[in-house]
Amino acid sequence: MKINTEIYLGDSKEVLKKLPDNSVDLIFTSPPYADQRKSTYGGIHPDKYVSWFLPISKELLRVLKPDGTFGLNIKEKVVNGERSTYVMELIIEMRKQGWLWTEEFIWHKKNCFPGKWPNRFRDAWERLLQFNKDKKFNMYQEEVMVPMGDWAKSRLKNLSETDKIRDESKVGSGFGKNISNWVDRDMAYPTNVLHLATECNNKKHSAAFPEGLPEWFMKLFTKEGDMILDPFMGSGTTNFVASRMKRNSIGIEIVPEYYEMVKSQINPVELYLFESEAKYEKVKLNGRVPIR
Amino acid sequence: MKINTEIYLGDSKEVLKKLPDNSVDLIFTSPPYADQRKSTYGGIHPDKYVSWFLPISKELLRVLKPDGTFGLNIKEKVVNGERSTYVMELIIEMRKQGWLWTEEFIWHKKNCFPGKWPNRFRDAWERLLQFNKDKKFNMYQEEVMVPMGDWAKSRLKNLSETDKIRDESKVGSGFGKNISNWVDRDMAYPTNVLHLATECNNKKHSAAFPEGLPEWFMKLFTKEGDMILDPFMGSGTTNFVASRMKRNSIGIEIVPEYYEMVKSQINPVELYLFESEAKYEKVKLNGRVPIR
DNA sequence: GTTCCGCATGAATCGATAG
DNA sequence: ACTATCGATTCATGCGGAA
Repeated sequence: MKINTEIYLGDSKEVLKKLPDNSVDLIFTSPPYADQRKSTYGGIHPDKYVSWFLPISKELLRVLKPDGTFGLNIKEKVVNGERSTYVMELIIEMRKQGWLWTEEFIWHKKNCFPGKWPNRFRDAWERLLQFNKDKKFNMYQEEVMVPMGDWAKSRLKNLSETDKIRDESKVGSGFGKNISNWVDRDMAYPTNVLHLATECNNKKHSAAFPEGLPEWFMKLFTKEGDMILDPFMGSGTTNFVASRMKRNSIGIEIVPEYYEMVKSQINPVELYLFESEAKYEKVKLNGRVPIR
Repeated sequence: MKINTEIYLGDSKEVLKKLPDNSVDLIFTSPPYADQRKSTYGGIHPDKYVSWFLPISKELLRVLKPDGTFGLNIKEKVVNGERSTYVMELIIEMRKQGWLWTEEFIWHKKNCFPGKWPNRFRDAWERLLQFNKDKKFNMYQEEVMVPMGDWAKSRLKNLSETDKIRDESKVGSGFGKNISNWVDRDMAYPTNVLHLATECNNKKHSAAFPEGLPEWFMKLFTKEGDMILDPFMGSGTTNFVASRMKRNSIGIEIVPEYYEMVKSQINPVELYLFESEAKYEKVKLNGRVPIR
């Protein structure tokens, strides 16, 4: 299996025009958040955020396949003691463009930034907006099932006997059905609230989101060999995760420093041999973690 | 201490006009959700939700004290496979009325309704929108502090070094602070994500929210003897909790059956004797729980 | 090789100070 | 008056060194 990772330096609004219609299975990104400070990288003023984003989302609508999904990680800032409304406005305007606002997942940041203020608590969540082109879209729910809670533990105690029997039958039949039954016993479908800690270990490049975030969306909305796009690549988290999970991906970044950094670390073409998949994947992962 | 609980039968839009300006410390409510089926109780069509709500929120703005808070529990329904945008539109329109949208808390429903759909997961969260009249409002953060995590344990052992340094720096500025800092060691301020299970004990009347929800807001935004308003009383949860916590309250309900039910259970005037407060409160609570 | 503990750090926010 | 910068505040997490 050949996996391509293609990255571009430039403004998404322009670069996206090069991509063909209906060619992407999943768009996952975290755009630069609105910022009052104009000098900062990516600092778009809250008042101009929607008009800045709409031309890009229009192109994204074009390149996304009809059964694809657009996952948008975003959270409004506090301005003058009030939450800004640009995310609300963005949702409303994107619907006018033709997007369907299917769902809003919540990313609960277990280790949010500390602080104390007289009139507000710490902000421990961000939005994960799911947009679609069509009511029918690909969704592989089984891929993101989670282990059951305490219920599973009490079950596991009594399993020792049953366990072996099922194991034998699994081996005996050699078919997947038993396995899936097995899995279903201990696994449950998740809700629309994701509990993930932000990554705070990496000194060199602080990713906007932990790898678990794009990983969860990729599992849920794509399969191996699919095409994933991140129009605001940043430190390349989406693309690295895509490569690791055997998905083709495209990344676009406007800041040369970020672009060069990702370019020096990414492998444009990865060959995954069918027989040594697991091993190869592990080696790649181990080799890459310390770099970032 | 005398605590009054006043309930009205009628349409909030009209009944609210009887209340004086700047007389309420906290408004907490969960309005009837939008519903396509018009026959349902409180079923307001999604398209008309905002225009239905705005005249009411205008009155709420009038009756709220300048340093008061409006807490709104709401969540948009799925219509035709898409999340409706009436909550977004409502926030934008309420700001035009003069409301400040201070914060959006998330109520994470730990035990959300079970179910499985091909294109979406279970909905495990609701919005808790905080609106204010003024940037300055009453907030009693200490009242809702929560025990610290494991971190506190390891910290208590090594208090010697860092804490002495911090102490010295603070001794210079003031006295009372030191004590409160020491006491607070075990407690931390919460975040804007609330983890509460929905109540599933009461079969007779399913409240829209668990008692913990209004309780948390009352602790945070009011003190004993304050005035609390719920313009969509429903089964009266807000008012019962207010009474138990020694807050005056007003409830408005348009459905006679609900009104009568609450009327039969609530005590319009409760006398809390200063010296036997705790005991008296406990008795009242015990007597009421089984009824609802 | 485990387990334990110390430590840096993270899409933050407010209020005061400075231009 | 209005905007930009800075310091103070504060806690869950996971890594790395130590026992």
